[in-house]
Order: sequence, then structure tokens, then C-alpha cells
Amino acid sequence: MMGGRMMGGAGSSSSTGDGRPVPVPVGTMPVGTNAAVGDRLEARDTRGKWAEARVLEVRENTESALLREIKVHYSGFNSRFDEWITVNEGRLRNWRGGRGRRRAEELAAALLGMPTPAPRLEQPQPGVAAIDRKALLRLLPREPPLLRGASSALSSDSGSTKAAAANKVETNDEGKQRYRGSFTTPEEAALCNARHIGAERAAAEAAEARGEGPQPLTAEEAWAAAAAEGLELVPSLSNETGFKCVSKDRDKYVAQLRENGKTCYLGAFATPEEAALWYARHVGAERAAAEAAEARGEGPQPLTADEAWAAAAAEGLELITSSGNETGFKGVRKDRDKYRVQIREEGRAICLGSFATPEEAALHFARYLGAERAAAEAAEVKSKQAQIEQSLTADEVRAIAAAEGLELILSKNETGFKGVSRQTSLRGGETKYKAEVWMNGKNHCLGIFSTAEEGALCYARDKSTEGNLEIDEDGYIEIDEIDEDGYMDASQPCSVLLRST
DNA sequence: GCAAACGACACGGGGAATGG
DNA sequence: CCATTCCCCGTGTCGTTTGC
Repeated sequence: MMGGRMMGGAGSSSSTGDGRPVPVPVGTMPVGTNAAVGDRLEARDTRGKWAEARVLEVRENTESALLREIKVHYSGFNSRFDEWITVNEGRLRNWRGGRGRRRAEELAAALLGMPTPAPRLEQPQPGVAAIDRKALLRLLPREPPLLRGASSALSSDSGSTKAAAANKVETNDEGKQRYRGSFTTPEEAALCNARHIGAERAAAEAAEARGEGPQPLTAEEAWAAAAAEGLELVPSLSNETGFKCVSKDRDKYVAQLRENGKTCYLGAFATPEEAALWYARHVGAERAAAEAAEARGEGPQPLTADEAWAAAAAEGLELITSSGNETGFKGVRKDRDKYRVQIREEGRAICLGSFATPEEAALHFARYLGAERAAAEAAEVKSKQAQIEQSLTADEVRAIAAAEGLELILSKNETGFKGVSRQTSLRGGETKYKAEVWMNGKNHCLGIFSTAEEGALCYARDKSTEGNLEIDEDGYIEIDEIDEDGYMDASQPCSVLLRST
């Protein structure tokens, strides 16, 4: 082995393949900057797991030692998993393995007397007590957990007091707790568990239990690792740990999130930063960056009124105003502290979202309708508005009445005209005038008008036709000109056809 | 009578906390 | 390590009111 050299380290220097010195920044250099072929170190694989690795090749970079590339071979894995790693990726670290650390498969095969890889045995096997107990105890940690995966049935199996089956093995496969068997000795139970989880994982867990596994990252290391991987840790203002999806569980920090309705457990870590790092790794750089930006208040900002108008103009959309709506826009209503867009189509109300400003809500309403429909509705609104603005003046109405030979009937009421009452709309505060005619003991609305004179003209027109139609004692209108099929002559003017109720 | 506006409630999903 | 629970918030839906 060509080992014996320190890997990386501060103040390292390097050289190019042709011997030219490579500029090396002063300060902490990443692991691998100084690695040579044959050196042993640890590399993080694509699943994020640290594993023993050997340096196969080195590719120098003339620009910077930080861009030096190292080809690694993961010990115990097929060479097809060999890969190039740039030293500044943060995926290399110094070898931390304990003495005598061996390939997992070799270890398991040697200890269990099985071919590599070890076949999984789901059921307790007779005669397993004959195994080399010393070897087994080296495979699995002696200190608590004494034998990982094995537990005392007397304590964990509620209600059971069968001493003969005191060592129970339960495993968790894809979220399901599975019973693997009960054994007379903890070693047998541990062997069953080791066989089930596989030699590699058993060795890894044993190493971890011996304190030889991956060491917890400090806050600074987690930040550095995140930076090296191009990840952002997602902060949270509402969370006491300070990081999204990270919560404190006793003396550890747990990273977990919900996906597709299920809680996805990412692990328990010594520091909130490391938990946040694993959350960022799980969701990926893009989502983590977006969430971090949003948490910092840099995410998509609500549009101001001017911005919404500008966006609408840029998209060729018209915001549809509404005078009868307190928000000022059709389809937009205030809901708590937000503005909600709802549209009713085919009898169903469709919610288009909630927004910070009514203008932004109106913009989404227009987007939903599309430019053509939005323009049509906006034009209709404008047309109505124009009609209101161009409503007949009092003099114009009197002139029309005179031309039709009608007389506006005066009254001492609030509007000054008989049959016309003032209507104060609850929405928009706009005052309108309602013309009503008393018929068969009830008031019947003739229409709503912008001016009292228009209402009076309508009332006068209605009165002028009064008596032309006979209403019988049951409230039905007698119509003489009905053909034999029950239809009346469409060319004849008729304003009332149905029974007045 | 119809459609829009509006209030209220139910429901579901996600974040966080907790217990086993 | 996982399931469960609580809480909050967004969304969908229904019923009522109002204006036309």
C-alpha cells in the first residue's frame, strides 16, 4: 500500500502532471487535494452513504487544486461503481475506519460461513447455535444495543412470559413491522437479524455501534457540505430548530417530511444543520433553493396593483372591473386577509386561488377566461357603465314622454314620481330607482333605473297600457287572439303572458 | 328565475410534535 | 424509526342573500 500519507489538510500543495506547481489557496483544503493512487479514504456514494474507497487514478487540474479529480473504487463493490469525484464536491473525507476493518461481504462470509453475498434466511433455522459465537459477537456490537435486532420478548412482547422464546427478532421492511422469529439465545436472534439485513448493513451497523461509523457533522461541517454540494439549507421561522422539516426529538434532531400523505423519515442527527442538510439532499437542490428563497422572503412576491395591471397589459389581458363588488373586480371576493377568485361554470364554483391583492386576483381571473373572453366581459362591463353614464337626463325623459303622449305622474314621495322608489344597493353604494306597479294586491317590479325620471317614464308607459288586457278573478289574463293550436299572434304586442301571482 | 356575491363549513395536505 | 396526532392553511362546496 502506498498509504501512510495524510490526506488533504491545511496548507497542502500539489503539482500538475508535468511538474508545474498548482496554485493552492491558503486555508483548509478539501480532502483528496493531496491524495495519491492507492490511498485509502472515504467517499460518499450516490445514496449519500459514506463508504471505504481506494484511489485508482488522479486527474490534476492546472487551474486549481480544488478541481482535482480522483477516481475511486468502493471497497467491496463491483468496479462498475467506480467513479470520478472532484475534490471540492465535499464527497471525500479522511479514512476513519477502525483497525482491522474489512470488506463487509468478506467479514460476513468469514463469520457466518456463508458464500458471498450472504443469502437471506427469513425463518429461524435449527442448529444456528453451533456458529462461532466469538465471531458473531465481533460482527455485532456487545454494548447496548447488546445484539442489534434482538430484543427480550419478556419486555417487548406484551403479555408473553415464555422464557423459552425470550429473544425475539422483528424487522421493519418498507414500513411494515415483521416478526422474524424467537430464539433461545440472543446470539441466535442477532444472527437471524444479521442474515435478514445482509452482511453489509450488519457490518455497517456494528461499526456504527462501536463508534466507528460516520461521525455526526457539526453545524459548520453541515453548512460546508451543503455548500460543496450546491445545496441550500431551508430555514424556517416557525420551527424552533430553525430549519424546515427538522424537529427536535429528545436529544436529536429529526428530519422528516410528508410525501403522498405519508411521513417520510430521513433520519435523526446530532445537529439541526445536519438534519437540514439531509432534507435538502432529499428534496434536491432546486426545490431546496426555492424553499430557502421563499423562507427568506425572496420567493414569488405578491403583485401590487400596478404590477398586476402591467402584467395584464403585457399578456394582452383585460382586468374585468365590477362596480357591484367591494373588491372592484368581477369574480374576486375578499376572504379574510386575502382576495379569492372563484368562477362558476356549469353550475359548479371553481376556486382559482387566493391572492394578496384584488388586482392580482383579477389577473388570474382574466388568465383563466383567456384574452378573448376577458375582453368580451370587460367590454360588456364598460358598455353597461357607458349606459349608466349616458342615462337619460330628466329633460330628455320628459321630451320622450311628451313625444309618446305620456305624462310623468308626480307624487309627494322621496323620488317625486308615483311608482318610483329609491333603492340603495348594499354593494357598491350606488343609488338606483325602482319602478313598481301595484297589481292584484301586490307590487310588481317594472325595472331598476339610474334616474327617477326613467323609472317614472317606465311607470307611465305601463299605466298607458293598463286596461288593454283583461285580468280575470283568478289572476289570469284573457287573450282573445289565440289560434287553434293555442298560440297567439306574435306580431301583436304583448307584455304579460303568464299568470300574475 | 338566474347569476353573482358572500358567509360558513368540511375536507385534505403539510409541518411539527409526540409517543411507542 | 415509524405512526399518530394536532394545528394551520388552502381549497372546494353548499346555502343564503342580493340585484337584475
